[in-house]
Amino acid sequence: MVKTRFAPSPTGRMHVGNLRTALYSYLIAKHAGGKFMLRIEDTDQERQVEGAVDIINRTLAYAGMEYDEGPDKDGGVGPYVQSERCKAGIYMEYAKKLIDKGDAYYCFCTKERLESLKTEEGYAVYDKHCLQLSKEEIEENLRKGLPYVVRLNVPKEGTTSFMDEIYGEITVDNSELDDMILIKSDGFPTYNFANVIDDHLMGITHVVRGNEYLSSSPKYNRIYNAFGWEIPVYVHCPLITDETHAKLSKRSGHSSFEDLLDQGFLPEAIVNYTALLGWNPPDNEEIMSMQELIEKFDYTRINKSPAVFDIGKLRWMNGEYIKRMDPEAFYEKALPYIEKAVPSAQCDLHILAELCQSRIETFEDIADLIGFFCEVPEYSTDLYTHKKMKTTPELSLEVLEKTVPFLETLKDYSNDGLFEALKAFAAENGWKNGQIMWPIRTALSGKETTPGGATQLMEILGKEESVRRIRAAVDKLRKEQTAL
RNA sequence: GGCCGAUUGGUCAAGCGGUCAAGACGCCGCCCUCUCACGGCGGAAACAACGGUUCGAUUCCGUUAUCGGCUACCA
Repeated sequence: MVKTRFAPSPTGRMHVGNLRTALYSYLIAKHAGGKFMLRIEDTDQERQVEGAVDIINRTLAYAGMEYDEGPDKDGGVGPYVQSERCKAGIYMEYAKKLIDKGDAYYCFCTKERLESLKTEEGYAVYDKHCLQLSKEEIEENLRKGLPYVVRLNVPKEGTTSFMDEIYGEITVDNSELDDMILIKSDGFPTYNFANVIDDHLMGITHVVRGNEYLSSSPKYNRIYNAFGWEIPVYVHCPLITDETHAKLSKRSGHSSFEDLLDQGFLPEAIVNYTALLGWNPPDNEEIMSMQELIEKFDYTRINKSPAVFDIGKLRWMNGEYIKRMDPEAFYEKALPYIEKAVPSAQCDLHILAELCQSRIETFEDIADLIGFFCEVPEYSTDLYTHKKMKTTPELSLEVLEKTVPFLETLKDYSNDGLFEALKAFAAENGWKNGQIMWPIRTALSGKETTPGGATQLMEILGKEESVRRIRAAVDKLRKEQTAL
């Protein structure tokens, strides 16, 4: 039975790199019909952030990754929070086993001594000083209550290898491996140690993590081997960077799941997009639901090279998800944005929603799209110039002046009715369609582009408001042209 | 500095010794059209460099370059 885990440190919002690691972990488990687990790695007491565990839970829930076991869902191998496991003495117990076997040892070295071991460049490999201590000396030190750490005893000779599913076999000289610390002087285990112990105790079969752990992985095998435990399958994921190829930072704004949500992205689109950062299915399909991702996900197809997080493509994908939404669902979701964009709109907001659905990429685009329904923005009369429509501010003024009375007497203000009427009116006066439609649309909106055409806008705005706006445009044009 | 890894268009990415080197985003053009958007069609755009191996290298092996990671009592 495949079992994976997501093991974040509760240090703040979850950026997309973490999200993707969680996702791949989840997909590997679900693809194989296995279990997905959440474990909180809070062994660094200083980096804790209040509420971070809630963020993790919320993010996983929104993203659609429900865990089978975790802090709120006991599966029999808990607790699932490392600080709690530490209090239960789990890590020390296993550290002692290693000490008894000679694979680990107490180290009482002071910070100062460690410091003195460093080269000019600041690099150091521990010199195994405390390995020489006799049993009596150790007992004595412990009795005196001297602070200590527990270190892994790595031989100086030979090599250590490990196998990663993505990167292949990686071998390192043991001389490169430091005697890493297993238990810190505050009694907490290091990430390295707690991770191995817990993954084993909790029955994790596939270890999925970021590739920043790649070069420290050989050390892990030494721990597994010392215990005689079966080594899990390793799946290291490539890095995700920002557009400057720098590591995604928590501050860059667009990088955390919740920031993205705030910016009007749909969770499904975010998940879909991040899945594609470092992996793609053989059928070349890009839009995939969680269910499809589960079916298609094959971790052997994960890429080795780092990927740039392209917000532009995410926007496109979000637009695709929006277009595919059920109109009523879209309306519900868009309503708050629409109300904010046009607080005093008299028309049916369903119509505005309909206008938006095929034209936005994120919900934040709504404001800019339909804001003019509330009030015509300041605009330059240059907008009345359009080469293809064969119109100019001068002609527009003439057309609009003549059209106002016609519009005032017109009864039928439906889109179709208006279109037919205006078309006929234009023909009567020897104008092309564009020469009447373009000025009207501009007068109505003050914008170069609008959702919907001139007559559709009039239908929505209604007779009174439409005429009022066109009159205002006539005044504006007249004023400017007489000033010249 | 040492060690480990990565390197196909601007970006994501297929490819796994023989291809005119897929596809997607973005960009440009055309069509549709009362402006956009949607939709349709088309275009520009890439194998980091140099050496090998081979009848033949984007693909295999070296070297260099660039980028990244580790080298913490952080994860």
